[in-house]
Amino acid sequence: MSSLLKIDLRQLNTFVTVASTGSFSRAAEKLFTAQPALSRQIRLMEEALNTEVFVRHGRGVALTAAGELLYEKARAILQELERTQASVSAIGGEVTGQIVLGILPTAAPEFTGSILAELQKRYPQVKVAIKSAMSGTLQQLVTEHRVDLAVSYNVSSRKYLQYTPLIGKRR
Amino acid sequence: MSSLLKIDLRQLNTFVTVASTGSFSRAAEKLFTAQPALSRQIRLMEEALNTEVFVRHGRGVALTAAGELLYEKARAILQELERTQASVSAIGGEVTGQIVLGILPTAAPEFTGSILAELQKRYPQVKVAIKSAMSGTLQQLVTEHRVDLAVSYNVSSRKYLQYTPLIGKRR
DNA sequence: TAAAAATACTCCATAGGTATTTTAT
DNA sequence: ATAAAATACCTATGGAGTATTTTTA
Repeated sequence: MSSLLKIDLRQLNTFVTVASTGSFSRAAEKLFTAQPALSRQIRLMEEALNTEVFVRHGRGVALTAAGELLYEKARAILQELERTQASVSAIGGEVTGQIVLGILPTAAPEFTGSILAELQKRYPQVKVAIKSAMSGTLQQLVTEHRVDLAVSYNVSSRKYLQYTPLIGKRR
Repeated sequence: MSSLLKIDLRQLNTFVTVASTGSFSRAAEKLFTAQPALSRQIRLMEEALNTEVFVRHGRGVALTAAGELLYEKARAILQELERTQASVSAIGGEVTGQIVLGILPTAAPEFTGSILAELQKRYPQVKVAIKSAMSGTLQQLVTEHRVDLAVSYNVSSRKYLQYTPLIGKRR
């Protein structure tokens, strides 16, 4: 995908505002900016598109045929982008994803019971899979990224793994 | 329409390229730019959205859940925008619109004949309406913008009209 | 003649580039 | 140990603002 983007979103937004107000000056007020800035933006956009989108007529502006088309499309694109931003931010605010948790067979009942239920209640977007195995195997699985984290005995303290003591002396 | 645009198109385009290549470095090559520039763009976008879109893992990057969503939407938006640009430029290249032409009843046959036909052949997008009236009336209609231009006798040389002699002495 | 847009010009913010450090496998 | 991303710093482009001129109804 080559970037043949001739216009940017500020230009597009400015264009829509000028078109809907019918005037650079009124659009400038709405956008809390100076009128020459908008003139410049639209001129640059018109040069980029090699197309005039407004007819200037001294008491404001009117859309050309090309401008009419751009107006319809631009509004839809801006709206879609705003919706997308909102959706993405919404997901980002939540905790989501899949976790594969390794645990010892002897510890399994604790997790499959209330702990996992509480986690699911708090973070419904998180999917947790349980892998039950012995300590050495679990640490190997974590190393291979087949398991995300494991609760195990500190068997061999592998070099590239990170350990957090849960019982016994805390650091 | 308030401008709640948190991201710009360069960021969006960079994001799509990084996501599709799975790497800032490879994306930098594709986009003919330096890798730190892309890191910066994506960081700014993530801050604007308050959402991480990539998980950095030292041998490239992977999309987060939010990133996956953004990727789908961003591609559609960029594609739509490119199509729009093309359409608008296409219209801009042509001569289009409606013209209301005022002419004298005595001159009408000339225009309704071959001249108008030739015009329509050359600029099929232009719609021409004919208003037939006497010189004084025509000039009044032009003043009121009910007619775009008129061929008439130079009756009164109204102040705010522009005249171009067609016969007699040229300026 | 009275608005609205365009132009000229200056200043500053920000984006990009180079060099380097940090991170993760 | 190596490849990739992040950071630091500098420079330069370009966008915004003020003042002014030009346009047009």
